[in-house]
Amino acid sequence: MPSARAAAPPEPPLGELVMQVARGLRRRFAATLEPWGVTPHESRALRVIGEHEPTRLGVVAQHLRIAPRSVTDVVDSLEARGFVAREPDPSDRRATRVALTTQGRAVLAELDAARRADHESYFADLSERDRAALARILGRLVDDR
Amino acid sequence: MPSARAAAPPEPPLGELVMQVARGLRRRFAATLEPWGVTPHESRALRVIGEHEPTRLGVVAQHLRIAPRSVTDVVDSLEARGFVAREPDPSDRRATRVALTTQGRAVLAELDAARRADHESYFADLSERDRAALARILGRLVDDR
DNA sequence: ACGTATTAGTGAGGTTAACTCACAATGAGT
DNA sequence: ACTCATTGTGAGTTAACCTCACTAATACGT
Repeated sequence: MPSARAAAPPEPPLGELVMQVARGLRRRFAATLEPWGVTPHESRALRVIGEHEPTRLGVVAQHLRIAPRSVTDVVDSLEARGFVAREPDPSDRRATRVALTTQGRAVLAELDAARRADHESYFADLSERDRAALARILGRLVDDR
Repeated sequence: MPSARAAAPPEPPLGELVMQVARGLRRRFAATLEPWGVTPHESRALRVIGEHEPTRLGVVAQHLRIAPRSVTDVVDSLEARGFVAREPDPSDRRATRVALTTQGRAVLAELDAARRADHESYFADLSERDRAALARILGRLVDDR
């Protein structure tokens, strides 16, 4: 970088921006979920399970992009609350499947609604077009890695 | 949009996307920084300090959007590595200022370069226009809250 | 000038969401 | 039949936050 850097063009680091927004989201998201006694992490897991149930823990790990061991923990707490249930995988006795309970299904629906409203307000200042652009761009990033 | 929702375009939840990207970033970022023995958190703090030095811990907290107490920790570890130094604030004997050391300045420059390269590759699939749009949109979100 | 409230930073201790490593039970391939 | 891989979990660790309580210092009202 020989010269041309003097004026220090803002060059806002994309990654930092993402992290900052993520932190803001995490915070208000947690607040929104509080009435249900569910953390954002748990809500994410619940949603993944809802989309794939009944499914193996390992599959949940892949979708959440976390280590298999970490799924054990989050499923533990969801099961303790009665939102999901473990059951042996009939086709492989090593494996365990998780599925939503009736209560879990109900909670998931409520959380979905709450989340939608929450995002609505968080991203409210953005134009419809910006929101679409954001979804499209981030979606591409997520798909790839 | 009164109707037109029937076909249920997945409507990928923006917040979740942000979180997912953030997690991906955190991971590869940590890997990139490993050679320096610096965590992403520390690198962020180092950068904030670099931008405002010499500055009070409380100010750093505001910029990092974390609790003042948490700044103590991260400054502790940066100071232990010799990247920053605490000094009494001459205008208020309650306060402490932090500033980069020579070594800290050097490391910060290296990290900046590494980060830039890392983002370059993470966001490489995006067009120049998409990157600009992403920066603009996220920037608006960050400014507001 | 004096007493009270406020502010800056930190010690102590807790929480969350991740991680690795080791292991038992099971399944799959030769 | 033996070896090797895979599934989930116990045990223990880490990073990055948090709150609460405290000290030292400043600012403010009378």
